[in-house]
Amino acid sequence: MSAPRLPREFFTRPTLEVAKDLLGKYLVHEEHGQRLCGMIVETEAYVGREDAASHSYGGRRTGRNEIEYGPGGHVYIYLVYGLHWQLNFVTSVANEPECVLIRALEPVEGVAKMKTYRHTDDPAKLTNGPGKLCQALHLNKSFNGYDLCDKKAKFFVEDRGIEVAAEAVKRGPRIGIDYAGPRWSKIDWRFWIKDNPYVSK
DNA sequence: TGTCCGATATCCT
DNA sequence: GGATATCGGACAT
Repeated sequence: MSAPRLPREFFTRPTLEVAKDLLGKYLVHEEHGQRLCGMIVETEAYVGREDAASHSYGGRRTGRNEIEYGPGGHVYIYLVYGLHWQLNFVTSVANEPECVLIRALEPVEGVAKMKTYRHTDDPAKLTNGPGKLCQALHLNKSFNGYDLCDKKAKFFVEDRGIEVAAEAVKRGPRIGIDYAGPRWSKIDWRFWIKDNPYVSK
């Protein structure tokens, strides 16, 4: 029943590789003994200093993004538009402030609970967006800085040995970052599983 | 202390 | 397809 958890070394690799390899892994939040779990089907890479769409562009370092400068395998979560949480995994190697945004999941365990958190019965709308999946797995600011690789972690990523075939991995431009200018809003740093119905639209 | 605005979701027409 | 909700971070004053 207990699949191996992703170790620190998984996260402390080049961010684009981590973003791609997270596809097909299982995100688990054990809450009061109940497992809320979904398979990762869509991610985006935010490559720190050089990336105008990143919070740490140009080495910007503030109270909010301080976590990005810490070790890999930790959670960076913050609020946008006053109401939506964005879940990221820090990949920082050698103090480079980089991370991967989790954009969509396929619900796997604890679906009934997710429905109550999301206030909907439609499984297709449960976790197909960055704000939605945080609401479904009951994630918020209290998880900022959380260590996914701690042995006792209640929130972590499982590897169930599923290999996503290379031809099933699609990539394209990231979403909602036109403000960063064409160079960064057009670069193909978003990854998703081809034809998966839970990828965001 | 004040102003500006966003790595979105939802409701409305 | 378009408007807008809603709030805290960032940065200027």
